[in-house]
Amino acid sequence: MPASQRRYDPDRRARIVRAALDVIAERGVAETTHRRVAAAADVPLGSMTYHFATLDALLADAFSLLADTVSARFTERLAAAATVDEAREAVVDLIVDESWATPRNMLLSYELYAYAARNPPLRRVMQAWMAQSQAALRRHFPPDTAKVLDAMIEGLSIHRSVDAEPMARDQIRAVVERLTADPAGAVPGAGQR
Amino acid sequence: MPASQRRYDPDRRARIVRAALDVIAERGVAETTHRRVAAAADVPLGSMTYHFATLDALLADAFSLLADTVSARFTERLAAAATVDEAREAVVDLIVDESWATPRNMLLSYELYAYAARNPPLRRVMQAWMAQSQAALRRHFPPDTAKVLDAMIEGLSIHRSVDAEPMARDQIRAVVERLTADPAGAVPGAGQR
DNA sequence: TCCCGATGCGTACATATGTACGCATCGCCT
DNA sequence: AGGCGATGCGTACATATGTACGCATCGGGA
Repeated sequence: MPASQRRYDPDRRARIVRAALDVIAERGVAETTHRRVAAAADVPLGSMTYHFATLDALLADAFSLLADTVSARFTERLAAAATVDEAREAVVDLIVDESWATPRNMLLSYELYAYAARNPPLRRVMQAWMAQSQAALRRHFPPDTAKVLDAMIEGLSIHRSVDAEPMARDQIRAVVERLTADPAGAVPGAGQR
Repeated sequence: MPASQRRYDPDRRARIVRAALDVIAERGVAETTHRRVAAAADVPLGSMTYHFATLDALLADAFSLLADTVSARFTERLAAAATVDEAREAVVDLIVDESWATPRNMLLSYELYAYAARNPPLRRVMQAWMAQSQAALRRHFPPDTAKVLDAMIEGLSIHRSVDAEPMARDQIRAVVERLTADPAGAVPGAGQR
């Protein structure tokens, strides 16, 4: 009787990738090792090198999964908005709501930023992520505004995760309104000079 | 004749800390080791454990130095502004100019974010950094605006460092003006509704 | 049904790493 | 002037890590 059964385990590969994200979230890239991920995914060490040529390859897959997942959620939330006002509210939600700017997601994003800064393929993943976000915003706002909003979401989310006393929802809504108000519309020439 | 002279080397400790930042910038926290920092600072390995109880202690000192340095520069640039218009221009500079949002600084910031997320003392360092930035902004803008501006600087800087085609200076100035325009002041009722 | 390639599993091994330690040497305080 | 504590320096060592490898086993296509 063998100490451990051989398992039939399709989608083991996917499970390893998810486990990698867990380990990164809990320990950081610096302490993410084959053995820790293997333990988290409940697979033997040998399985790591079988499914992934190198540790960096695994990290790349993990971060790509992160980008896809979070990006999809972002797009979904914005697609649910029918009017511009609803879109504005969606943006506020994305910043304030606990469902997107999760501590875990913020943490993973930081790790990704640091990692991608030195890794061209991952850099492209980040760029694609940004492009996707802006595309989602462009469904409701003009291109320039979309870019600005995207950056604002980024900045406010980060500060929210660090600041001891984060801004109130109302303040954030006010900011979003300021950034999305149509300058050419209501009062021509007002904001200029 | 000994292979290497014993050196008189005050401020060796400070040099090690600076070298640590160099290594982090070049290799990332994940690949920052005693030996690499020692080589970068041109000191023997034994010197590391003499000056720093642990590798984490060294990293903490390095990141604190980063925060102090960058924060001072930020404050300095803003203090140079005499009028609100000049302050606005300073903010634009901080985002666009190559002197603050250096690739190196951005990179180091990412590493810090990731590291601080799991390290309470460093977290406090980050909070102090943020507080300092906002205090500098409050010299020219009301508190709420200062917070928003700070977040906007963060977001735009990051996106600038990732985006293949970053926003033009004029666009950024327009954003800053939008965020800092006094709604109650110049053109009553203009920006509302 | 059969078999072969894909997948599972354990282990080995060279290397890099954090940290401790012992001794040498010199600046600085009295 | 003297000595002592701080600082410099080399090295040792246990451990963790990335990766390779060999064999076992099973599922699914021919």
